[in-house]
Amino acid sequence: MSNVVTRFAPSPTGHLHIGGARTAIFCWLLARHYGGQFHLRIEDTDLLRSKQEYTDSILASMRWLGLDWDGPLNYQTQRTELYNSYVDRLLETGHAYWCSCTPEEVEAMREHARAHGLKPRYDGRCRDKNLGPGEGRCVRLRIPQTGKVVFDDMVKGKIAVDVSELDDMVIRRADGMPTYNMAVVVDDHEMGITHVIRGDDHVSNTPRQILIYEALGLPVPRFGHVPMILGPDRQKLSKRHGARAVIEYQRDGLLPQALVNYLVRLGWSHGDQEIFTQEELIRFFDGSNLNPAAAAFDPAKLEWCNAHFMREMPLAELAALTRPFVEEAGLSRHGRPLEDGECETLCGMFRERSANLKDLARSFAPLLTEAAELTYDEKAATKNLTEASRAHLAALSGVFGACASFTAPELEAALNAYVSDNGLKFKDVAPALRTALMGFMGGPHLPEIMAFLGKEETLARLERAARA
RNA sequence: GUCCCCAUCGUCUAGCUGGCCCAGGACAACGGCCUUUCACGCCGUCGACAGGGGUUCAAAUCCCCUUGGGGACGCCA
Repeated sequence: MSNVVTRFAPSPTGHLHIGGARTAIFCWLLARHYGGQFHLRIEDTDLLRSKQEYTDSILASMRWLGLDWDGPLNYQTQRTELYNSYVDRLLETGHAYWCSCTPEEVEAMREHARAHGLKPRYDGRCRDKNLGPGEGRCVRLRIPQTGKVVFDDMVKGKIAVDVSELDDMVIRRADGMPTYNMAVVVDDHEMGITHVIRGDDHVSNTPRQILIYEALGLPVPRFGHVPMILGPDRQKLSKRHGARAVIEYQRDGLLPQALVNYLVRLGWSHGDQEIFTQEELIRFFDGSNLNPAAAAFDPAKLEWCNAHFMREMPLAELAALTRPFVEEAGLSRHGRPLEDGECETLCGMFRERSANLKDLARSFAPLLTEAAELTYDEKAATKNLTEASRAHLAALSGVFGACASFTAPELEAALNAYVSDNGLKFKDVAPALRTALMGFMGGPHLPEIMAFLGKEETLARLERAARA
C-alpha cells in the first residue's frame, strides 16, 4: 500500500468525544504507518449547531492527543460552488435529474411503502420528466435499477447491498445546498482521500456514496467502518457512562498517551500486547486486526493504563505535568509555590499511589500543610497515638532533632538505632510515627516523608502528636 | 416493517489459512507473598467459545438456522 491519505471529519457541534477520538487515532495511525497524509476537515454545514468554540476545542484535543494533521484545515461551508459544479456534471451526464416533488409527497410515498411492508423509498416519479431547475426543486441521483453495490470493508469484510434497497437520493437540496453524502464524496475526492475510516453508523451511507463516485466516474476509496464504543452496560455510550469528552479527561489529569493507548486497544489488537509506545503503535497499526464487534468502554482499565504510564514516565516530565494540578488544588508550601525539585520529589514519593495527575497532586496535601493544620484520621489516632507510643514520639523528636543533614538515609539510621537501642521492634513505633507525620495510615516510607518535611516541620508534628 | 452488521471469561482481547486450545493474555474481583501503612511488584484462584444443526478423522475456528445485540432506512450530519 502506498500513498495513503486519510481524514478525520468532525462536526463542530460539541467537544471531541472518545468515540470520535478513537476514529481519529485510527486514521492518524494508518496514515503515519504508511508514511501518508492525515487531513482534518470540519463539517460545519449545520449552521445552527456548529460553533467556532467547538472547532477550537476539537483542535485543542487533537493536539493534546498528539494527532497532528497535514495541510490546511478544511471547512465545508462556503464550498457550495464546488459541490454544485459536481452536481452540474451529474446533471449534464444524465446521472442526476431535477425533481419537483415536495417533501410532503415524498413522505406520503414512504408511508405508503411502509404500510405495505416495503422499504420506504422515493419512487422515482420525476426520473423521466426531464425537468429543469425551478423554485422548490431538488436534484436527485439517478441510480441503477438493478445490481448490487459491493465493497470490501477494512474491518467488516465484504458488504453487499442490492440497489433495490436504495432510492434516487437527493444530492442537492431545493435551497441549493448539497446533501451530506454529496458533500462528503466531493470533499474526499478533492482531498485525495484513499482510506475512509469512520464509525460504523456510516455503513449504510457507503453504498450511496459509492453510487455517487461511480456516477462521477471517480475512483472509490477504501472504506473501514469501526464499531461504535458501548457503555459498560453495553448500551450506546452516553454521558452517564463516564465516557466523556477528551477535554474532560485532560482536566481530570489523564495522560494523553494513556488515553490513546486505551482507546486504540478498544477494537484493535497486536497479539497480547497491552502497552505501546507511540512508535510501536505507528509501526504495528497497518489497518488489520481491527475488531468488527462493538467494544464496551471500561473506565477501570483506562485508569490502570493511566497509572501505568504515570509510573513509567520520567519523573521530571511527570512533575511538570502535575504542577498545574497542584496549583489548581490550591496547594503551596509555607505560602509559596512548590519548587520544581520539591514537586519532583513528591511525585516520586506518591506516584504509585495515584491513578491520575489530579489525585496525585491532591495526595501531596498532608505534606504541605502546617503541623497544626494536619488532620488526624480518627481511627488511626485512637489506635496508634497511645500513651506509650506518644512517649516514643517525644523521644524520637529528640533523636531526629540531633540529626545534622536530615536526609532519608540518615533519618532511617537514626530511627533504626532508636528501635534497637530500646529493644523495640520497628512496628512498635512506626504506626505512631506515621500517624503523627501523615495523619493516617498511608503514604510513602517514613524517612522520605521526614526528609521532605525538614527538621522543623517534622519535630513540630512529632511534638504535636506527643501532646495529643 | 425492510436491509446491513455483530456474537470467546463481568470487561478489552489472542485464536480465525480447522488439530499445538478440555481455549492464552490484560483489566476487574478474590487469596497469598513482600511490608510500619497505603500503594507498587510478584505468585495464585475464579471465570468464556450464545443455542441448535451440519461438513470433517478432527471446529472456538468452515456452512446453515435460531436467538440476542447494534446500525440504517431524511431536501440531518
